[in-house]
Amino acid sequence: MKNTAIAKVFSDIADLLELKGENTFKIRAYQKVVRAIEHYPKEIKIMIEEGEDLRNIPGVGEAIAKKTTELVTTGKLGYYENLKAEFPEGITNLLAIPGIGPKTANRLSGELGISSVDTLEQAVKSGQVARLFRLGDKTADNMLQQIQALRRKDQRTPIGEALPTVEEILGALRSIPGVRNLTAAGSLRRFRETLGDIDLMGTADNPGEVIDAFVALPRVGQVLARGLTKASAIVSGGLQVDLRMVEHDSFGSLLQYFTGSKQHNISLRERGRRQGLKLSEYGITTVATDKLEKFALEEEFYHRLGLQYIPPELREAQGEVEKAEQGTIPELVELADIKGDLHMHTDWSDGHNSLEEMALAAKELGYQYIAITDHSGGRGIAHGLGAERVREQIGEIRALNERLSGIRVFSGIEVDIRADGSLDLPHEVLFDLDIVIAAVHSAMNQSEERMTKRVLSAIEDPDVDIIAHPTGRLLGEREPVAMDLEAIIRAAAKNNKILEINAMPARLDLNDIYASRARDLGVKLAIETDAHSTTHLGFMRFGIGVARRAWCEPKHILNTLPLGELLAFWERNE
DNA sequence: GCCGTTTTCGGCCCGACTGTTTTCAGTCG
Repeated sequence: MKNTAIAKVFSDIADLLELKGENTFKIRAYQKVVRAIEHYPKEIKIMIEEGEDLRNIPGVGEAIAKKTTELVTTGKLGYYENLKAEFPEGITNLLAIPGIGPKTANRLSGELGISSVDTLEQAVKSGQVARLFRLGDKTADNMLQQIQALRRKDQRTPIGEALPTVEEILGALRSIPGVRNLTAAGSLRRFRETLGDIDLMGTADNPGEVIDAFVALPRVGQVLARGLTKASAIVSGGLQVDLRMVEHDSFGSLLQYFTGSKQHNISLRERGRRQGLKLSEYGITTVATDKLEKFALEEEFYHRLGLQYIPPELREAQGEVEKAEQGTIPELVELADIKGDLHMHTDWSDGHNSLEEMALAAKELGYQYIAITDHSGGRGIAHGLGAERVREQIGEIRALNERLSGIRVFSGIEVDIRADGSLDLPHEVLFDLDIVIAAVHSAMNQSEERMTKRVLSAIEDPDVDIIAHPTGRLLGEREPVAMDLEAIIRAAAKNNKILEINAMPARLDLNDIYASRARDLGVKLAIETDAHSTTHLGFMRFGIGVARRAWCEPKHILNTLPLGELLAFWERNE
């Protein structure tokens, strides 16, 4: 049982306890543990197998540890089953409708016998809901709106789709005279891989003008709300963007508040409370004197609490507050640390640019090296290269290196891991290449056991250096393949193999959680764009975002090494 | 149900909005 499945059970329990009207602090304990488990880098199943104390997970105490063990070892949880039996099936679906909380859901169920979204819709339309005490026409009408919104609501937007649009909007608004600050907050700033809506925040001498300019942008479609300091609109692509203009002197605490995460802010406030401080979006109030301090800079807000500044990507309540207290927040990897890109395609296979064009574009980015890793072609995928053309390309790259200065081009391949775990090119060919990246591109529906064995055999193959996009997922399109990633990561550690953080916005694979686990186990990671054109080389920053969320420093990332050290690293690894 | 730089018991984040009310409950982020 995966951590996400365990988290789902506890999330359900929290909902049911809410309906039951249980102690709110007990409910909060369950809600808190859901977030902790979702983000926890180690599989709980493994922890149990190894006899590790589950109470090492923040928010897990004796009771939840016991329940988790029962759930994982037997596949069932008696407490959960009993709780479910107390309520009509499906009633928790009502809680998914914004505006309906436990009290309302209970009354809808108790007084009208409603336990599904569909029956609720009928009851609203027939006027039954509006006649309930303390509900009314407006409340009922809101429910209907929310039900309809929920039905047409798309999934969360991948960050790769949202970021360019947001940057365009920010760029346009920053050019307005009098604008002093303007930045994205929320999950975009924390670099989550998918986003609900977008929060922008700024300060300006003339906030009204900025609001006016925002709603008039060509990208902006339907305007949902528009006030003196706040506007809400739908931009092209269907994304909701909120712009909030605030006072200069409290920008820091407001940005901190709106960046979240919610759980991170709760951790900070709990800590503040112990120090006799009350934290809010307006600043920090000393409880004893009721004096409010405002913060123009976010850094000052953290420092006032006796904490190191915490980068937004780490604000997920995963121990970052304690680390900041001790002054041990790591220096996270940055785009400027990247010295090269080791996974890209050219027009020899399915890329759009030539060898030379890719090399020159990389040089332009300030890189010291790249690896050309076109597809192998045994199965005919993507005009892949057979043995003959690989040798031909090695020759071309040798000639290119003689012609170019300031960038070193490695010959490589993205070799297919066949369904049986064998590689698509023979050892004699792979041996002659500088770098071999192995990846699964076919038979993605294999059983977890077969898929795991298949990838393990590639990891154990001495010719292979890197495993590319290990889970094969495509955000919003294809689920990760069934595979025992813990075993993969351990095998990579044992065999000194590198795992890729694929920076293509649709992939981001490994994701932050598995990348973090790999880092924990001492596996080196490579952030690679998998570029199929020169412009794709710019995807690097998305991989950086994932690596930062995984608490990676430059030393954890292979391609932060300068050319000389990279060569020495390969040498040692041969 | 969790947790501890006052505590192993007694606390537990903070503020705003909405709709329905005449002072507030429920919900949200």
